[in-house]
Amino acid sequence: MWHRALVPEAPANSLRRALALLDALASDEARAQGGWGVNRLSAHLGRDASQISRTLRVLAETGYVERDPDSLRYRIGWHVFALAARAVDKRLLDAARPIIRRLAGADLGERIHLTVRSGPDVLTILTEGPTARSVQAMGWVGRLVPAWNTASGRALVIDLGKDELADLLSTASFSGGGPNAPNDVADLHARIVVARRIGYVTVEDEFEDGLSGAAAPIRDVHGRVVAALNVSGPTFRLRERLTLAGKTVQAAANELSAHLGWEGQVGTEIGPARVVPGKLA
Amino acid sequence: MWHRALVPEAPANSLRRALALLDALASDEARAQGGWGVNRLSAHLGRDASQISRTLRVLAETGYVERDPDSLRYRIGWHVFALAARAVDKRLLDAARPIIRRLAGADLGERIHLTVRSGPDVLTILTEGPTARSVQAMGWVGRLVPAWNTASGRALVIDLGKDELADLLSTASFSGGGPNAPNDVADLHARIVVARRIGYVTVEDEFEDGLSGAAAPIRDVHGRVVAALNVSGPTFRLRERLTLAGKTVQAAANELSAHLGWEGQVGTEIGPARVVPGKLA
DNA sequence: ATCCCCATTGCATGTCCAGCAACAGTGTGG
DNA sequence: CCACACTGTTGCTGGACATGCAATGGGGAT
Repeated sequence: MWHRALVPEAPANSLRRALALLDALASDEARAQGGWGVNRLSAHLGRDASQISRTLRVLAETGYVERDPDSLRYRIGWHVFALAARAVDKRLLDAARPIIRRLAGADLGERIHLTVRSGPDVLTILTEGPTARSVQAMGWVGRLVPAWNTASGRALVIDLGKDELADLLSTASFSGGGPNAPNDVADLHARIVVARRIGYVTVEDEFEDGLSGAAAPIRDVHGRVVAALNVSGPTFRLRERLTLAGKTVQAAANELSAHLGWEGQVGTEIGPARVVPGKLA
Repeated sequence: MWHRALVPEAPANSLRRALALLDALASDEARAQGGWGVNRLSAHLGRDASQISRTLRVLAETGYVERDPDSLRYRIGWHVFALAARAVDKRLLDAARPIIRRLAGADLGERIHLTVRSGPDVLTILTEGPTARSVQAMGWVGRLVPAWNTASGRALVIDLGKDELADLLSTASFSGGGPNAPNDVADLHARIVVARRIGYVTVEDEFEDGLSGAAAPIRDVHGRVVAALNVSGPTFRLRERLTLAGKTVQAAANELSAHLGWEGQVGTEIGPARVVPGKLA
């Protein structure tokens, strides 16, 4: 009947405490100090050091944390990274499907694509139209289009500098697009700079005359662009609401980025507070 | 006094089981099936479904897993991604990216990996191929390969003595590699001694027949090996220039080590190196 | 309608987790 | 040199909580 000097708290749960340990190690403060030792953690979490020590041993054995043999401090282990990295592609598809469906349906009523970059080309990996339910066998998936004259492509290279762009598109010819297509790398880069500032891309008659679209980048934990969300349709139907379309796909893309752990401009803390996956941020 | 129908097993530990749950959800099989349900997991882990259900509830509340409301299946959650982002050393990653790109392109023209060690396994955290295909990269990052029959692995354990090696690989079976793979710890250690002398590792047909590679260790301020730089490609294309490849990755790895503050010399024993005033950025 | 498989919950049982105290190292200052 | 203030680990005991079984409630099939 020892004094419950430390958090009398509600029906706790040992698992929850162990997970809190991981969070503590992931905090900016802990990382800045090269990890935390047992006592520091025990103070932070308000529990006895003995149990922290024992719990950490298990976490270390399983690779969830690692220990610096000299300082005896613990850090988040690479095992966690491996877990996340292997799940990222599958996860993106799972999370994207309902969102794409929603956009293609009520929100925008135009065809929505999820794309990734393959060198200088854009590869569509998931698509949904307003009418065709779950019929994705329209030849859209797997289709390659150029990056330099499409909204998706521009979103996928939105972080690249002029030199990187030139390098990437060295084999591409700036010809064959629609009337508004960029003429060269400098032109393309100028448009990218604009897109970067507003956070999404809009194109009008660039890929093909009469075809317009908007796109926004999806980022992974490191902030790297791994995919893009894109709406595409005839100019006459889309022109008036191209800005709205851009903002809509941007919101959805941000939602997907959050699913991949990107914390972007949102708070840097990792806490239990979730980053609104529900409605547009 | 119920029948222990399910594994009477040794003194288990609820935390260990919960972590095993996460690992199971990250498995290729589980991911391919869009996550696993309670019963599937219970069968896989050999425990009662009730406890799986309860544990998953906690994991779901904390965001470590999340659930598809339709299929009721679980998959890795956003929280893991957030943790993973904080497990990586951003300094190393940022410094490595351009160097890896350079090596993969003009310098060597083969795929380059940045790897770290996670227990007896090697984890790829960054990769770049001669043709920039971000889709392919997704399959490499997060991948685990054994340390004992790969160039990266050998570079990552290059400082370990025979005893430490034996300890580390106690659970590994020296089988299943290519024709040139080491037969036992003594064999492996002998090869490591050679690599330590020349400062880099080369392997030919060890991990897989027809696959060769070279690797070199990256060290932090304290001289500890924290990562490895690795080039990998088909033996027929790499064999003739394996030494060149080794020296190339070694130079790049040393460059990265310098970024991390290492001032030592390959081969020289410990000793407080003089403080260098100018630090290259 | 019945059957089967799924996930969840109530409950009795005892495992094993919690906190305290003692112990073992290591670095610091007297 | 010892005392001291730190680290992190281990022995011990009581009881919180994880465990396995059985029962309940849903969905789909047939």
